Amino acid sequence: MISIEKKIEDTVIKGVKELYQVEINSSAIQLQKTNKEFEGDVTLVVFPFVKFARKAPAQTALQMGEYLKAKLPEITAFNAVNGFLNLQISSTYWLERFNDFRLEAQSKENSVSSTASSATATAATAASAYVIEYSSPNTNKPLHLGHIRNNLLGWSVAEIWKATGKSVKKVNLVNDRGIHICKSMLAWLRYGQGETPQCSGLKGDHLVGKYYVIFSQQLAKEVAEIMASHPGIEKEVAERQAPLMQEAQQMLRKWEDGDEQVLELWKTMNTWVYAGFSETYQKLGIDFDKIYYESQTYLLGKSMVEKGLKDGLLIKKEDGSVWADLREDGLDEKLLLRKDGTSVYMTQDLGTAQLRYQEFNAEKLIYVVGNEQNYHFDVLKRVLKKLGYDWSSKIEHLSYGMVELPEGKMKSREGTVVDADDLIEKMTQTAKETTEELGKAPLLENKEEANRLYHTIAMGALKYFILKVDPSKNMLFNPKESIDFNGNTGPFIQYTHARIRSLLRKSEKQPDSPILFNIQDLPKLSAKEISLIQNLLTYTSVLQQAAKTFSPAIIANYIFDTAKEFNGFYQDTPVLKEEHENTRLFRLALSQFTGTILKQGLHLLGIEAPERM
RNA sequence: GGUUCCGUAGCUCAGUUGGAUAGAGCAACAGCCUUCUAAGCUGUGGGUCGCGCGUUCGAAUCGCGCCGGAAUCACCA
Repeated sequence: MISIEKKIEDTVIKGVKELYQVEINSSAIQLQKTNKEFEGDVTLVVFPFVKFARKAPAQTALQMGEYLKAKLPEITAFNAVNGFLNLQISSTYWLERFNDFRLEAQSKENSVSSTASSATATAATAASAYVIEYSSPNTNKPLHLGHIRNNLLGWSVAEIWKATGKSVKKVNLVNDRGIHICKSMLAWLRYGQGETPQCSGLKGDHLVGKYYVIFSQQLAKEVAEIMASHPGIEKEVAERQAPLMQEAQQMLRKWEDGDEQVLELWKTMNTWVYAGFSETYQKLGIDFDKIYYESQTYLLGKSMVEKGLKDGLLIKKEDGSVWADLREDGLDEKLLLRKDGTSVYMTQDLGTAQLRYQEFNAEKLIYVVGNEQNYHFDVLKRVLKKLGYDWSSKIEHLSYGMVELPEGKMKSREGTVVDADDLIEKMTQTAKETTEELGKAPLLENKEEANRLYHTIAMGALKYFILKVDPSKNMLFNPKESIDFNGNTGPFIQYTHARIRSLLRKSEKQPDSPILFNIQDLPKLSAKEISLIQNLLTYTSVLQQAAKTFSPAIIANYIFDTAKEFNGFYQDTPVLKEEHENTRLFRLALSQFTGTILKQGLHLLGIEAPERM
């Protein structure tokens, strides 16, 4: 079915040619939803035609209105306010369009779920994929609020691309090597007395994080002593001299030399951490198609750099260090290999990018990394380009802002970091209390089911709270206020969905099989109904826009609008008690499809849509 | 200092390729539960869209210049 917007567009082009003898293209045509204060459904902005119409805006609008009404039977009436031509579209049109759209969407959804297993099989051999990296944790500390924003964004963007039909690979790059994990290992050897997750009951990542903190505390003591006995010494020098730090450095060298004892401990502690991480990922509903470990990839970039050096694309300085000269691009020089020949962060990223590009024949390489690394990714792309890899343009940095607290930034030193597990726990507890306060507990006699619902609601609140904000902006997280389930929140949308499902249950309709009604027998639609239909019809374009701009926030705001619109409709429109069966069916269909859209939108944000709450 | 990002109601945030009187939620106040779920709905109050100039029929949106904030500019990752 050709949309009315498209028809109007084509007709306006013809009309302008006929009336004013001017050729225009479709970009000159601006159509928008008519504002509430005015009569009409769709508005054409005629200002662009005023020049060659040689008439006042309002007259131009009227003339165009006459023309459109004569050509298009869907247009039942029109009025002009200044340069705005408000067009009324027939109820029949909206109903037909709504029917087409929802039936198509429904059949697509059914076919997707039935072929889901075979789809993944073909995706594995698919020609090219969008590879999206997110999470990228260090193994010395548990996940915190910043990681949560990262994880949610990455997972959601991956799902949004999938929904547009792309093959997507979700990958994680774990930074499992380096001085930081050695610090935890050393502190554990010294002060741990054999403590394990099993015997202490501590989550593995928290246990390792605990020893990282102990290391820092002990180091601070040593540094203080050195500074007291050597007045005037700089703090950095003192740190380097501290025995504990020297020992950690030595451990790192042993690790790189493959010392068995060190490797054994390293493996053990990392295993603890991974167990902890996967528990947190699971609670968040986050998953990956592939996990990379830096310990396995950190040498890859070197060969690329050495080849670049041989080809004369890079420069070697007197001390033996290797650099990329980016001054032509307005940037500085960038170190790629230290004078001792070891690789740096950038070198590793060159390697992992190459690896990933080949492994998945990537169409896009997307990195979900905080905006403090904007410069890094700018340089990464330029260095790759300089080295002659034309796929460098496939790299996209999904840069997001920091999560700040009312007291300011999170600082691990000041203990203001919001731990991911604690936060999830606290929100689940609040969901439980709120549910009980509202007297909804009787809905769920089954305790296990109730706990699952509390978790679903808590995650809905957390995920929506974070994803509704434009990724590029810094955001404020107020722990007290964020655990709110009223208003523009995830639970509000979940609740609206649950009510719709309840409505369908009570009407004894199958929630997923399309409800049919007879368009001819329906009276004129109310303004609320048209508005809701129009809103639902924008779903596809919202999805495209969200994918293109890497912004789940667009989806979040859209489903909130939809839920709110539905509530307005639902409040004073009888659905179950309507006397005319056909009208009842239509309203049920409208409710049902609203529910479907809400569910899909929630899914794209990683939020479950409960059947009842 | 260079580069990048941000600045919209008391607070948290929307605002589509430039369109009509800039919108939600929270907080405040006033109503609505014998009705399909009140985690809801309706209403009231609240704005120099950081400031100025420019482009345009029209600017929160585009350009330039200021002001304020953040990040970054490592032989850390």
